Amino acid sequence: MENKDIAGLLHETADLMEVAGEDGFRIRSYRNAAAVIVSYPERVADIVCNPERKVTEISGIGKGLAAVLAEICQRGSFERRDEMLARYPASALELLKIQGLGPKSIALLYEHHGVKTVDDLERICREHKLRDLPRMGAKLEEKVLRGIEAYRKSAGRFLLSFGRRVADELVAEFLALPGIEEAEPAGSLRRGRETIGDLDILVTGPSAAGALAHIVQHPKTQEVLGQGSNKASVSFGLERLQVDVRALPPESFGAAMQYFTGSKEHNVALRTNAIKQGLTLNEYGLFTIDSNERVAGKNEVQIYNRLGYAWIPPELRENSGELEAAQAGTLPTLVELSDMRGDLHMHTTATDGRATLQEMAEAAAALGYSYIAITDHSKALAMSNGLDEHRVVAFAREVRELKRQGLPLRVFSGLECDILRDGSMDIAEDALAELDLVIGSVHSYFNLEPQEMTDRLLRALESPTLRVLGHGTGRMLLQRESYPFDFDRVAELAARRNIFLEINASPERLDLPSHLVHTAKRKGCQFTISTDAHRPSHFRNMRFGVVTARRGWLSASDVLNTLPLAEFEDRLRNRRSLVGNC
DNA sequence: GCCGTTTTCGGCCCGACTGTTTTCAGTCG
Repeated sequence: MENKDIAGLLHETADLMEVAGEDGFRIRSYRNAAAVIVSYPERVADIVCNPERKVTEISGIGKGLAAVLAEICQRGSFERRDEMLARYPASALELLKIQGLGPKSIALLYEHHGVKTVDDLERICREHKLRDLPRMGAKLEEKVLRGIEAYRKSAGRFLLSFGRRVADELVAEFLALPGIEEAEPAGSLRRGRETIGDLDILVTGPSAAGALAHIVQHPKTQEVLGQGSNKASVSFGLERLQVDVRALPPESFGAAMQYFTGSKEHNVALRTNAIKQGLTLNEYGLFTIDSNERVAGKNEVQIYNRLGYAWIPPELRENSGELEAAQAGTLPTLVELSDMRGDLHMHTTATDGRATLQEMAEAAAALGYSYIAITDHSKALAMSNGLDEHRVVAFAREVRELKRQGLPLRVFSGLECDILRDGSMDIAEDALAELDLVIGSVHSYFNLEPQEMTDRLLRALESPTLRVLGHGTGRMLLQRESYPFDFDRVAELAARRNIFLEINASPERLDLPSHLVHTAKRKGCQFTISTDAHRPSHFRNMRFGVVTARRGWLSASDVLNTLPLAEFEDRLRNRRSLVGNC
């Protein structure tokens, strides 16, 4: 069993224990162990099985959890989990995902009304039975119904990062099979959409059909939804992601990649244009209508070029102007992961991060970065031990002194400062002025009226020290919608004041959303792309931020942290435009 | 549950909001 799976069992049990009202500290131990295990560099199952090793050598695992891990590795579950599942249905876990409802309410609803599923819950709310329970009323019924609606909207979709992980795993397996020459994910994953509904993988080679047999027999395949000679469709993994694998002849591979990458709107526009030129485009190739002669198909470049377009990067294929630009030769050169020179948003053990400044610096240097900014939380986020003025000033001084001691890369002092309800900064301006980089972020009062939220953000942008607006919409993918505000006005002011808009690369956020990135770029805004890393492994999420930037039509010149160190530093000191033409 | 120790038990990030009550439990971050 992989670390991720073990962690999943611990998390799930912790959730059920919460519903059961068990001791909060014990639950925390389970969650903590899950977090440690999921990012542990070795397979924990191997340590458990090795008589010469002790799993208690992992911090956070004591005698109790060591026994739990041994049981998990032996039989795939453990006693307390079985006990919990006998007491509450597994479907109750789904209810925890609904905003406004916590473990106590779920336990009450189950005991009084037998609520096991989201459908049950909806019925109870509509029948006004929720208000019968202690401390619950009409307003909560409404809130829960809104929560259910938001949950349903996101159900059946998966984070891009999850899809990417599954795709990388399967593509590597396919390429290791004999007689397979190419294997690539298509669909919304290839376009870099923030969430995906399913996963399409295209394979080609003399034994491409071997990939179909492989996926059907895969140990993680839960159910075979369909299988033919060219396509297999399965429900994959505990998450039951639908994976479609298509085997193609080499001469059609490019056409199929084009066809299955979409988007649908992009393809419709492209095919319409093909017809005007006497051509027809399908997943097998580009053909003349008259004589059904294949004129392209082996690769995408041929197809686009034959139709009079420059090749269009998948991230832009949404029929939002990319075809016209490709025809006119005005497509932007999109930013690449390799353009990134630093990461400007991260946390350390000073607040809620899991690694020290030194550890983060070393990990960033190992990725080839030239600089980072450490941006811990400010005091309004009491839960994370946020910095107050005194600690901010001390931290700025500490970093200035560090500069002189050979760190593996340049470290800038920063802060992710809370934007308070009225738009003022959580930390006094004279303390903020000591820092190299101040990010302002909203972490509270998400449900203000749009006007009040807009005023709040506009006021924050007037701060003389603020340089970056962090995760601008506050959304959490598949969990929470962005807060409502007038984005255009905020972007216009940010552009005027040369305040960078962050593209937060955390896979749960991807905030700003790409369509707002595009809007903001057209208003003259400049950007940063940062991971909001809470541990070194999070640095790898930069790829998702870059993909989001690409979907927003950004070039390297639009992004502050593509600059070499000297220019970056100069830009930090002098508040002026990034490329001079904005 | 784990950890650390003033070694075997006490502490473990906690403040603010919401909706319900009428002093606070539950939820969120």
